[in-house]
Amino acid sequence: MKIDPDSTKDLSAQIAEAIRAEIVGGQLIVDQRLPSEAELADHFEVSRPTVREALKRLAAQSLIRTQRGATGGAFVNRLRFEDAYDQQVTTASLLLSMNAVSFDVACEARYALERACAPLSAIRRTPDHLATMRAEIHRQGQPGLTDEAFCASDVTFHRALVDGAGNKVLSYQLAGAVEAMQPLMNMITFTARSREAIVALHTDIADALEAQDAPKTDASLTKLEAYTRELAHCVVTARAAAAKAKEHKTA
Amino acid sequence: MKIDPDSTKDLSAQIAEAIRAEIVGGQLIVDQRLPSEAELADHFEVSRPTVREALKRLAAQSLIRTQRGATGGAFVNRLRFEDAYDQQVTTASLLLSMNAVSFDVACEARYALERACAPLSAIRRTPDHLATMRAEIHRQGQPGLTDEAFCASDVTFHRALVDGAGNKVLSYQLAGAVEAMQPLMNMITFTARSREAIVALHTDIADALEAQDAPKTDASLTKLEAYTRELAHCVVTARAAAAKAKEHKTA
DNA sequence: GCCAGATTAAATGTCAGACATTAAAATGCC
DNA sequence: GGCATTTTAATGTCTGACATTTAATCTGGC
Repeated sequence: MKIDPDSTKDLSAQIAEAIRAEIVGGQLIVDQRLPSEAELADHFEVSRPTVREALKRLAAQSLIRTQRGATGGAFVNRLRFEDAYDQQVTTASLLLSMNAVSFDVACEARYALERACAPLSAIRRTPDHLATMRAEIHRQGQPGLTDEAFCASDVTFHRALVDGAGNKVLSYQLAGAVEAMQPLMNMITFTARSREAIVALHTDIADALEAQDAPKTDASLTKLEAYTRELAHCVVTARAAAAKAKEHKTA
Repeated sequence: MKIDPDSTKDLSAQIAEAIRAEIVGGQLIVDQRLPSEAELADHFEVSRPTVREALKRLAAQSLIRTQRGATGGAFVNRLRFEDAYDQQVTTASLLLSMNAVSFDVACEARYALERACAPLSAIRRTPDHLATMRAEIHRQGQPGLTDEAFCASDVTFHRALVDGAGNKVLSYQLAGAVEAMQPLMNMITFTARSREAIVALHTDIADALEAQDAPKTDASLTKLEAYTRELAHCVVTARAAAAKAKEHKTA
């Protein structure tokens, strides 16, 4: 393991980077035990708290896990799909909320990605996936449903579509698109949307998947995208009109 | 900010989680300053090293940044696309290398996602994107090119295609697919591939994009995917045959 | 000889206090 | 008023200690 020159960065950041490189580069393999904190401190010629800060950085990225006790220590962690999935969702949510991404850009990306899954899902979707979609469509038609519950159901529906493609890598990649962008869209459009219209569009999608009809699935998704964008457009113009009216009133 | 009961987890992990929730939930907004380490230690009733470990966890996820000096401290960080992009690439690389993902699954996901960008790229690609692609194709035809350089050029070519869609969210989402999976594929197929064949396929793609012909772009990408999978299949069967021959020899 | 319980050892988790370093703000001089 | 100096408040780092957890080892009794 390399040492660290007198750089401008924190020692703990440099140490974390050095160990990270070893893991990514394959010198440290899954489940391998790292040297103890004391040994690392000795090796890098820093104190134990500094080493600990470095290890916590790696732990925050799920690169290592720690175990207490006599045979304990820090071990290289096998990055699981679920962990990566959660990270993706958080990262995507923050990216959208912090970077003033326009609705159209997010919407376009989200549906482009989902349409990429559709042909595969049309071939491989299992009865389980179809059942999930039908159940969520039914739930979305219930009158007493809160907006939060409707949004959650929406996410579950689209996840079933994506998972129907039967490709774990694709499901992981779509995590951000579905679970971060869908709520964002619901938040913007929920005042204007018609639940009946969405249920009808969802039914079209489920029907097309059940019939294993890839072009029809694609077309239905395109319709849903168009409806979503139309809603957003309505909301934006309505807000602009309200702002103008208010301005006129005060003047 | 909530306190932490006597849970099984580290105090630093609990504190990091509490602060993270505040950031994700919007109680702490971008560029807002967190309380000083001493104040946080006081608030959570822990020592300063423990607070620091929590802050380093957040820093590792690019959620905060720290500044030294009199008016320094920890600030909520605006998550930039580039930071998220890099995280994605690392995460995707580790996922693939640690989870025994089959070549076909990775390849299918990668091309499904890239084909999702193709129609948009056919419409919006700029002369810059086309020039980048042509330059990389030319480079790929040079005889003295190392395998690493060929792979890097391949990545640049596909990135230009993706960026041609003119959608930052899409470019971010494709980061893992292009920059993590492409090298993986090159590593597997480089013994069997014909650079001339790949250059020809790349030229088809660039031609289709230049002509703004979305269906032809899609078809060209499909051909490239088919060629890639054929190569992988050849490599696998060749390896199996070699293993069998060796087994026969020793027996 | 073997098993249960007690002991030990090695590791991480946590704490307290100190000093070093940095960078902005306050101060003082001209 | 402008520039150099001092102050100050924060993070960065170190030392050393104690607490806690866990597995391995030792010990005593049957």
